[in-house]
Amino acid sequence: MKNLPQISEAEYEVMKIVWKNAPINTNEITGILTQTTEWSPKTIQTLIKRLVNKGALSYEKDSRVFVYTPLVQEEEYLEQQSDSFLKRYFNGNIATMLNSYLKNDVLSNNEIAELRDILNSASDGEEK
Amino acid sequence: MKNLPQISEAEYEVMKIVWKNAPINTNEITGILTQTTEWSPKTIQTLIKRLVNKGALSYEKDSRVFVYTPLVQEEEYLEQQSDSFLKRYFNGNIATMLNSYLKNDVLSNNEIAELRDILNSASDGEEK
DNA sequence: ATACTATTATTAAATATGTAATAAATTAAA
DNA sequence: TTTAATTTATTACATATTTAATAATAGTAT
Repeated sequence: MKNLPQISEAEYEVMKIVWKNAPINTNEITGILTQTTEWSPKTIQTLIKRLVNKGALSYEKDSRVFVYTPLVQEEEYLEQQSDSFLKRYFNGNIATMLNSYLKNDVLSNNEIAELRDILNSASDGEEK
Repeated sequence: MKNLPQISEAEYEVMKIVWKNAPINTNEITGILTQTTEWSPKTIQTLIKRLVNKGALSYEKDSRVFVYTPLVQEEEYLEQQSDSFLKRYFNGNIATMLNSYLKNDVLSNNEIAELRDILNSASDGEEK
């Protein structure tokens, strides 16, 4: 597995915008994020720049404007985060994790049923 | 829900030791962690101190030695972390999260079966 | 009672993060 | 072509984290 750059919480918000809208330029990113956050455009530009430095984003110039594309894919980033979360907090044991969510009572009956369905169609081999 | 102190990754390693062994003193904590990590005792003592400052640990003196007890409970900390992980990365949707784990192919057939069992006994009401 | 030493407290310095402000540069307009 | 405006680059500063080193203190042994 690749070594993904470390992406901070604020930077992750930027990544989400780029993943969803790439190719996307600075103005478009700041346009979206100034509406969903309290960040100033300057702050957002700093975050974008850091992501470029970290190798999470690449850009090409469209005249004066930079247009960004992700270098880190959302899927692989999510996978890495999920993996490390599971390891860190549940020793890598998914059953322990699920039990914890159940115990915390954050899951509605609907959600539980939904999980059942998912697992039932996640054919683990032959038997149905 | 209470407002838990922010516990860093390194600090969390200390918390795990205390959760498992409390009441436990500085020497015992450093004894364990110098074996499982590369940290110097000084570093570990710094981490312990920060956890006290943050209100994650309390201590009482046994002559010259400090004996620690957690002020933050493991369960509530885990719950908080699980909650925020689910929100941040899967929009709070547990089915999305499970699908992601399945897609990543990190789950063995055994684990999948285990999850089924858990959900089946997690009676979500009346029907069995 | 005093010195030693084990333990705790304070200080340190580098990197990361949050949150910008100011400076530089380049393109578009006059 | 010079200027103005837009966009990017550099600098800033506070807090958090990692990873200790050094200083102070208080029990313990002599």
